[in-house]
Amino acid sequence: MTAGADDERIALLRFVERFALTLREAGLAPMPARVLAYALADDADRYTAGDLARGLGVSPAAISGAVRYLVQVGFFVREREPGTRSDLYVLDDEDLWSRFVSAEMTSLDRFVQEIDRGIAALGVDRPGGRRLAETRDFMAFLRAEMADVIARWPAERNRLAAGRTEAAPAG
Amino acid sequence: MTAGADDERIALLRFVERFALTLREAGLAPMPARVLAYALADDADRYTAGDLARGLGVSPAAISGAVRYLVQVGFFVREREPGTRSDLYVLDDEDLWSRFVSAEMTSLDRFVQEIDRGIAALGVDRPGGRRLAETRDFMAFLRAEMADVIARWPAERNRLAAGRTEAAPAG
DNA sequence: AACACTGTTCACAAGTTCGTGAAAGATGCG
DNA sequence: CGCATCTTTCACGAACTTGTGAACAGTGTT
Repeated sequence: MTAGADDERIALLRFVERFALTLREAGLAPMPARVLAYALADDADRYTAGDLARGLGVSPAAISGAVRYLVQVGFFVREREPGTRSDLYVLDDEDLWSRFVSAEMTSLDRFVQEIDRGIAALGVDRPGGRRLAETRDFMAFLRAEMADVIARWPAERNRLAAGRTEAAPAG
Repeated sequence: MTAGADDERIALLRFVERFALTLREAGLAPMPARVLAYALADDADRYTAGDLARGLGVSPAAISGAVRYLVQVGFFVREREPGTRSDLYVLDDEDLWSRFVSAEMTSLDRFVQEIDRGIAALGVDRPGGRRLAETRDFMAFLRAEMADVIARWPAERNRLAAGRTEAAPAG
């Protein structure tokens, strides 16, 4: 059965690479993307930096920067067991993906801000100015709507979970 | 007044660079970002490749790839005036930013798809599998909600426009 | 039919990003 | 107090990206 475990690890790493690619397209750097994908898909609920390095087969140095970023952005929470010399990284399960969208919202805020500056400098009473103003309005609209959507997620999540537990043991 | 026109051009290019930076953070490549920012902020409603090259002060070669990308993604529409030897690039004004979000939705679709593959390969009946399943659900939820949001934009846009024309001449 | 003008393709140089290995820095243990 | 273990920092090499200049191709004009 050792070969089976190896196969599973290979399958896991294959998925990690694929999913990391998707995360990169969404804006993450390569190594943070891999680490996040690995921490999501593997079964542990907390990882040391060494776990991640060995699990992914990359150098500890590469992990260091990646986890710093992931903690800063809010995907990971850093923990420390007393009498232990390594930090533990835990997926911030509850609102992991809400944070993901929150980052997008920050980006939208930046859009609005930059365009406002542009309009102030260039004037709104020209074709270009009107296009900028409309772009601004769209970004502001989108930002507000996204906030609503995020707020609705916990309820939807519970609804889905309820549906699953209902179907599985009863049906 | 020639100095004034120069100043305006400098201010415009300054804005273009700033805004392009924001667009790059949202995933666009540098040159497409500049071209899009320039086409939005300047006053013409259609541009030849030469216009864009001269306006931005970059080589025609750089424009070529940028407009091809922008047309492909749907930001620009290519037009041709009969008896003319250059294509005209027009901002696809109406649903310019809806397209922008549609691209995001495609990206979300890809998320769902990749995770489904992962779950199929790795199994859902483990901690990692459950995390993947929840991630999948969130992405699917977000995708559906985004579609709603886009659908609401035209109405909101009209509402905003009505508010403005009401306030300006009447008030 | 040759020309003038516009846009595209290609190879290259400059700059940037990425991950590694080696060295240094913490921190608990004997 | 020194050791062992784990992590972080740093400099480097490889790979990739970006924009340019030059040659090429297409198209209307003379």
